[in-house]
Amino acid sequence: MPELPEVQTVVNTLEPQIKNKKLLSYTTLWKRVNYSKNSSLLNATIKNQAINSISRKGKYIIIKTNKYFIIFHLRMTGYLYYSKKLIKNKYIRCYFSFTDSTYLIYEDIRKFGGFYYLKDLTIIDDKLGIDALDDSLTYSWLKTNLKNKKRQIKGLLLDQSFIAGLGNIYIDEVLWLSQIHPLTISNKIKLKNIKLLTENIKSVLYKSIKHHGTTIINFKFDNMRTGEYRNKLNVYGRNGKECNYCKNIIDKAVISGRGTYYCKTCQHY
DNA sequence: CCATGAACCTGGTCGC
DNA sequence: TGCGACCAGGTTCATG
Repeated sequence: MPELPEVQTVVNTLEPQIKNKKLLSYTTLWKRVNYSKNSSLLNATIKNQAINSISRKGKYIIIKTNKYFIIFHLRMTGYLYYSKKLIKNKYIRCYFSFTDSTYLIYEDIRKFGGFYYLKDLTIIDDKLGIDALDDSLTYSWLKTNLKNKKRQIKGLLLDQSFIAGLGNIYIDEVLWLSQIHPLTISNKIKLKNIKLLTENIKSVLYKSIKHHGTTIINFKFDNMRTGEYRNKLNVYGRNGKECNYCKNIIDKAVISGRGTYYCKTCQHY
């Protein structure tokens, strides 16, 4: 579910709740939630580690302690939250206990998400390209990097090793705003549209963060709160409805293996 | 290098 | 009410 704005919302929520807390133990109810498969190391070393910081890169949540990094990915249905009580719920896959008897709980209906428990960040640094909100993602960077590839723009933007953070919803929104058809080959995109694309990536993501992300079905943060950016969507999920700009009907097609929403009148090659 | 489809999972919705 | 088919904010792997 979560793309950059949803992940940032989770980070913003957790930061004041868990920063400086001291960990006591780790409990797993679904073993494969630990991607690095080192739960015995984790159990042996977790006690008394303090949470130093919590941040984000791409769609990863980075919890830094004084000794290790706990690097979460929520995939489609992950829900990471702080709780003063240990609730009972069949979707809880693991939880971390703090020394003050409060908890960092991870739920995940589909079991796709999980975390790495590692000494450094190389595992994600190797996978991820430039962060979508990084200041160095500029018009000239995008121009250069779109021109030297020949890939469908939708698939390219889904590729986290190119730009990290965008996902299915925001890509469709950003391409609509930038009047680019999702099948356009990257090196054919007009400079005017690359300019728009640069600006719209930033503005859509910032605006969504301001609205706590987008909840379509499962996205939740904090205490069951949902994102309100859904009301701002122009194309995602709006197939069969009128385009907010030209009033023609929004189309849906499978592109790069994902349901893709676009206006064939407003978006061209 | 690139596109595509399957796999990893569970649940909700729609049509019959 | 029941059942099957299809769909879902993601990533990774195999195949052509």
